[in-house]
Amino acid sequence: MQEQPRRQSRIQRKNRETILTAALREFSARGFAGTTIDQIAEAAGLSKPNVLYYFQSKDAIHTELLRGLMDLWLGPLRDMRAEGDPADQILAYARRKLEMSRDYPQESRLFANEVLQGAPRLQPILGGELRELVEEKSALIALWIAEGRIAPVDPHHLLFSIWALTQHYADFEVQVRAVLGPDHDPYAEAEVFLDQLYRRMLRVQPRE
Amino acid sequence: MQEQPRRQSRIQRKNRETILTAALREFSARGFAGTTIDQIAEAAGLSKPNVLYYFQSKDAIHTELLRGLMDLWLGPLRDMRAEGDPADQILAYARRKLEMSRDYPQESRLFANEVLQGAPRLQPILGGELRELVEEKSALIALWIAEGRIAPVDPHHLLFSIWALTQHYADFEVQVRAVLGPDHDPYAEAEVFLDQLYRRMLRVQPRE
DNA sequence: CCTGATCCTGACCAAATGGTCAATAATTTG
DNA sequence: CAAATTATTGACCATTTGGTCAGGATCAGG
Repeated sequence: MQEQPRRQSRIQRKNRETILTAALREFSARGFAGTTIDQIAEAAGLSKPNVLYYFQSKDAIHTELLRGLMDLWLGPLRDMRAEGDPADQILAYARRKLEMSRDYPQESRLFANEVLQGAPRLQPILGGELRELVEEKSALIALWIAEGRIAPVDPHHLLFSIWALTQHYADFEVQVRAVLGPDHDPYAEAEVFLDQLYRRMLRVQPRE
Repeated sequence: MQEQPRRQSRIQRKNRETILTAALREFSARGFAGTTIDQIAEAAGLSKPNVLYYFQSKDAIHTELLRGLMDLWLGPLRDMRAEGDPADQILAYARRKLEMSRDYPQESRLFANEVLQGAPRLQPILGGELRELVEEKSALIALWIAEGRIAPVDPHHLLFSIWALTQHYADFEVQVRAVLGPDHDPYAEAEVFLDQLYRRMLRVQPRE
C-alpha cells in the first residue's frame, strides 16, 4: 500500500520494467486469469520467486500496468483543443487514436479485457477522471455545434464512436485480418475510411 | 467428437440448456480461464459431476456456446438484401445489430472475449464462413456504390464500422455507463446517433 | 412391481498455481 | 576488502481446479 520512498536501484528499475513488459504481453494475450506468474517469469527471463520479489503479487503487476495505461490512453483526448478547425481537431484525435491501436495493440487489449470484465479495478477512473475529461471535451464539441462550425451530433456518442472504431482494429485484429485476407493493410485503409466518415458526418449541411 | 444419434430425453434437453445458460453468464462475465466448472454448476443449480455428466469438459461447454453463437451473430448480415433502398438496408442492419447488443450483451461479450484472445476456436469460421459472407455483402455494397445509389466507401470497413459501433455498447457497457452517468439510455441515444452517422456518410453528394 | 437405463453425487485424484522462505549469490558502500 | 544490503533461487506449501469413478437414486417401460 505505502509507496517505498527509497529510490530504486538500477537493477531494480530494469527488472521491474522487464517484468511489466512481459506481463503486458501475456495479460493482453490471455487475460488476467488466463496468465500464470510462471508464464510472466519465463517471458521475462526470471524465476517465479524473483518476479514476486519485485511485485507483491500477480494482482500488483496487473494493477501497475493498468495505472500506467490510463495516461497513455487519455493523452490524445486531452490534446483536443479549442483552437483550430473543429473538424480537423476531431479528425486529428481519431487519427492519433488509430495510431495508438496500431502501435500499442497490447495496451488496447489489456484495457478491453479489463472493461469487458466489468472494469473491477478501473471503475473509479472511468467514473472519475475519464468522465470529467469527456464532460469537458463534450462541452467543447457542443460549443462548436452551437457556433455552426460542425454539424449537430451527440458529443458523447461522437467520442464513443471514435473509441469504438479505432480500438476495434486492435482488439478484433484477428477478425479483421481473417476477413480481409493477407493482401490488405487494415490500418492504412482504416485511416482513409475514418477520414471520410468523420468529414461527411461533421460537414455542415448548407440547407437540409 | 461424434454426435450421439440417440435423441435426447426431456430432462437431458432441460439440463443441457440450463448449463449453457449458466455458462454463458459466467464465461461472458469472467472469461473462459476465469470461470470454474464449480461456478457454472452453482449458477445452474447442479453439482459439478452432474455438469460433467452432460458435457465432456469445460472446453466442450465453451465450444458449444460459441457454435450456437455464430448463427445468431451472422443472421442480421445475411438478411441484408439487394432489394429496397441501399441506405435503408445498411441502416436496418446497423439497427438490428445494435438491438442485438442491447438484447444479447452476454453473447456479445463472449464473442469479444474469444476474438480478443486470438479466436483460438473461431479462426476457421472467421476466415471461412464469415469471410465469404462479408465478401458477398461487400460486393453488393460495391454495386450500390457503382450505381451511384450511396456515396463511395470501402465496403469492408463500412461493415467493420457497424460491428465496432454496435458491439461497443455491449462490450464496453460499464465504460459507457460510467461516462454517461445514470440519467441516460445509451441504446436509445446510440440508435439516433448511428442513424445520423450512416445517413450522412452514405448520402450521395450532388457535386463534391 | 421388476428391470434396465438414465441420472446424480460424495469422495477422490493429479496437476497447476499463487505465494513463502531460508539459504545463497551478487552488489554496493563505508 | 569487509560488512551490509540487495538480488536470486530451489524447495516447499496450501489451495484450487479440471476431471474421474463407483455406487446409489430415479425413472420409464413392460
